[in-house]
Amino acid sequence: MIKQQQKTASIRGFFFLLLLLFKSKITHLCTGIIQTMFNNRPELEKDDFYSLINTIIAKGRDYGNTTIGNGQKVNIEFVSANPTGYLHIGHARGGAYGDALANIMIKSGFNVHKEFYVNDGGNQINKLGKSIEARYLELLGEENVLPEDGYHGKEIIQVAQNIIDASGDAYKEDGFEHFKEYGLEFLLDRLKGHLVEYRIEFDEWFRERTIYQGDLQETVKQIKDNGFTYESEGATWFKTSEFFDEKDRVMIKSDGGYTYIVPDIAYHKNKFERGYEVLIDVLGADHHGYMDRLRSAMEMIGKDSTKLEFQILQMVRVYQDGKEVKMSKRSGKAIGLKDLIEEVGVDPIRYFFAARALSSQMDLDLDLALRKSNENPVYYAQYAHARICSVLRLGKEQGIEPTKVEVYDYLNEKASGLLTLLSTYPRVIDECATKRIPHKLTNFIQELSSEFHSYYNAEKFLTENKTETNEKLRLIKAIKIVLNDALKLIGVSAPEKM
RNA sequence: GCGCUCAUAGCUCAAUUGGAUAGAGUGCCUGACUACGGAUCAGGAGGUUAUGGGUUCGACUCCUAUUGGGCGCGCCA
Repeated sequence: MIKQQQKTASIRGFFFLLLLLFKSKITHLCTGIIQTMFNNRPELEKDDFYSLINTIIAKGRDYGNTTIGNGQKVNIEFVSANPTGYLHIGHARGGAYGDALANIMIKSGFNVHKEFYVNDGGNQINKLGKSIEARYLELLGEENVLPEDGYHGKEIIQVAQNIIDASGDAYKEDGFEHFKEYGLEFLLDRLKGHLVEYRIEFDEWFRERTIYQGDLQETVKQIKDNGFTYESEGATWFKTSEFFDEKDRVMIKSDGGYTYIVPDIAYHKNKFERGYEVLIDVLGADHHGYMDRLRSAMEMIGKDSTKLEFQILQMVRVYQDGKEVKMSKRSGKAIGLKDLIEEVGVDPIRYFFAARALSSQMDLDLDLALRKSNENPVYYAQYAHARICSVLRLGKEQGIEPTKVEVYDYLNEKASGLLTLLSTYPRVIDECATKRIPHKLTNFIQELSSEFHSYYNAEKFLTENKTETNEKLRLIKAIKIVLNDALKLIGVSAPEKM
């Protein structure tokens, strides 16, 4: 059956290659042939898949590791939420993407550094201080109004309460600096904690403030010295339109302060100077206008802007009770990552976001997500893993420990389908890494789980025939290894029991 | 108004340099061995890929116009 399909397929493939030939695209011919072959997942030679099982079991989680990244130094910056409130669902998406991508790229041989940029220097920290101050005075019974552009989240009230618990009304008169610093550190600490719970750990928390010692002035000087600035309307502008931008931007405001982009330029300059060959920024769609500016600025300071890569994530729209829930931190109505984890669990959330291309705009019905969380395909994959564990466990109880085999006699067509799928794993990993599309891996997970479940239902594993049992257990052990690895890469657990 | 971006089965989404009959899940319908875990399996129905043109041997994919969402648009970050 499989062979039959392949045969007709390759005949069609042949015609289409002939057509290419007529167009004299000889170069494409070879890749065409190769692609056609790979895409069809040709049956492995018997000898190959015997050794594949043994290879996978011998290598364990190292199976699928490749060297395509060639040790290239990559910096992935993601989440980078302002420490002015807790993380919301949009950060959950960026986080799931960035972390999965990083893990996959590491597996493909890239030298990856995961970084979180902490905006602790800008005006929003002042707003944070003011917001805390307002809540603080409010809690002390003073007449006070929270600024309209302040942060309205519940967590701000908690920060204020903490300060009162610790030192009463000691900061009633002059507490702004304390509110700022305490709030920043408190929120940052919580934010780290929530991310750890979400199974994301960064290699570096880069503080914006460290830029202020040197890099910032140097960046400004460099742009000026290179002749990319001019004065107008009392402000200093820089000529981003000479590169990729549609118009020039203000660099130094008429009040003498830098605009928000200046520290960012300095930060990226810093990243370049730390020797990264690829800089990946995972940004929300609301920052897409940013790319051209930043790339232009990189050119002005002599950096290769093509090394700066942006992955833009489309917004997640959240609906609850049939109404859209806005995710602004200012409004304080955001659906918190923390709440989401508590209600739904980390696995479904990580899988859900990892499974979707970054470019897809998605509507998330929260009621549905909470109520019907069992519909998440993550359970399907986890169940496959748990089932394998269960069979292996039962086998062990019966004293059966799979041992290495050179020649397999009891593996049928379904088994060979599974093995060909397993053999594609390294290529899937490479594709995910080089195209920055971790969601491709969830497709693989789904396919592997599906083929396993089908095989499971059709076969008996613990049989009277010891040789047969042994071979089948070897096979599912190999599946387990790959399934486990793939799930771990996207931050999802692979439970032994469910 | 200008720019960017998105639109695929009832719903949520795949199809990633333009390639084979557009695939999964969910929902709906019909079935499955007392089952090594039924959170599973086997099968069925469900599509003018938003719409109209164009390029190509070939278009979900590229170009163009239109419609409808989202986001952004010089001294906020």
